[in-house]
Formats: sequence, structure tokens, C-alpha cells
Amino acid sequence: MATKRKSDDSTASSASKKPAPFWKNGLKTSMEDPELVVYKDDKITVIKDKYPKARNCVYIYIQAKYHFLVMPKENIPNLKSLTGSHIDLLKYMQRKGKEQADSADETLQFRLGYHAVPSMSHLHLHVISQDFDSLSLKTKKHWNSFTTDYFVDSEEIIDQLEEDGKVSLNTATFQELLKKNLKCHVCKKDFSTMPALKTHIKQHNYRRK
DNA sequence: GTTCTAGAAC
DNA sequence: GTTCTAGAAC
Repeated sequence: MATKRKSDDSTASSASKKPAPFWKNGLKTSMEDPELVVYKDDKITVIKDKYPKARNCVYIYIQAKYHFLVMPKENIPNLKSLTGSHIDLLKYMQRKGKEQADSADETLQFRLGYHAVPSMSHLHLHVISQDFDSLSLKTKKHWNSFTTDYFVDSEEIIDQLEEDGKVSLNTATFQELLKKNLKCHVCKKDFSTMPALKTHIKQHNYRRK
């Protein structure tokens, strides 16, 4: 007997429809949150990542760690939606992202790039300091999404658009990258657990050369 | 994206 | 016994 869960009320229009996960649109909400917004103009909004994978706070004796997201005002769901017409916008996002990094700490190493297969809807450029010293960075997926080729540099996306007029990424290939063994992004040493890796990476220096 | 937690790994 | 990972979430 097909025992389907009884729907509570008449509000559900169709039982076969997917519920469309509410959290996917979290970035649109964050763009309106004054606690998170650090910059805004007619083209873009820059916010602090709500769960920064590098620290956003300044600690005494410890260099500051940062994780920002640059998002276009225009509704662009993901990298696949991009065309040649977006090149100027992406260059602008990258320039403003760099400005944000410099104003946060111009002595600290940053990378600017996109997740090949992001969880959240709405195009967002990660601007993240390379210390990765954060309580919110907990899982292998977190780690590999920022330290393997899953993290695609902003320049590379812009190059692809200029050459092909589109961004082509093989989703299945990138999903595999998230399962790779843990490896220090600086000295390439292997680690068997996240806590061991997180202790290790504190020993490296993340100042710009 | 996060939270929660069963059970694997140690 | 504790630490840690990985999969479900209606």
C-alpha cells in the first residue's frame, strides 16, 4: 500500500511538485541585511559571508581574516547564465572585490573566485583570505571547495567569457573534487582529519609576498 | 548553504 | 569512551 504522508492542508497545490528548498535563496535575503552589507552601488552589493570560511573579526596578536561575497544587482542565477554581455560587470565585480580585500587588509593574501557548482542561487564572487582560520570551516566539502580546482579564479571565468562567450564547466567532474583527500593548500601535506588540518594551517604565513 | 546525529574510526 | 565524518532534511 502506498502510504503517502498526509498533506496538512489545502495550501499544497500539487503533491508531485518539489518543495523548492527555501535556503537556496538565502543570499538574496543577506543582500538586504544591513548587518552584512559592507558596500553597495547601482551595479553590485558586497556582503560579509554569513558563515565566513576565514575569520571576519580582528583579534589581538592574530592577523585579521576575511570572507566577502560580491553579488550583482542584476539577477544572474549562476555561471551558466553568463554571456559575453556580462564581461564588464564581472570585471567590475572583481575590481570592487579587490578594493574590499585591500581595505580589509592589504598585507594579507586573498583569492577571488567562484565555486564551480555553488549551493546558493544568485551569482556570487568569493573574496576570501587564504588563512581559512574559521570556526565555520568544518567539513571536507568546505575545504575542497576553496582549495581545489572547484574554486575557479575570477580571471579564468572572465577569460572564458572573452574567448567563448560562455562558461562551460563539467558538473560531475567538479563534484568529484569535493571528495578528494585533505591536503594543505600551502605545503601540500596530506591530512586524515579536518581538526588536524585546521591545526596545521595556522603554522603558515599568509602575508602577501 | 546549515543542522543534526548515527555509527564508523580511532 | 570519544572524536569525527557523512548523509537526510517532507
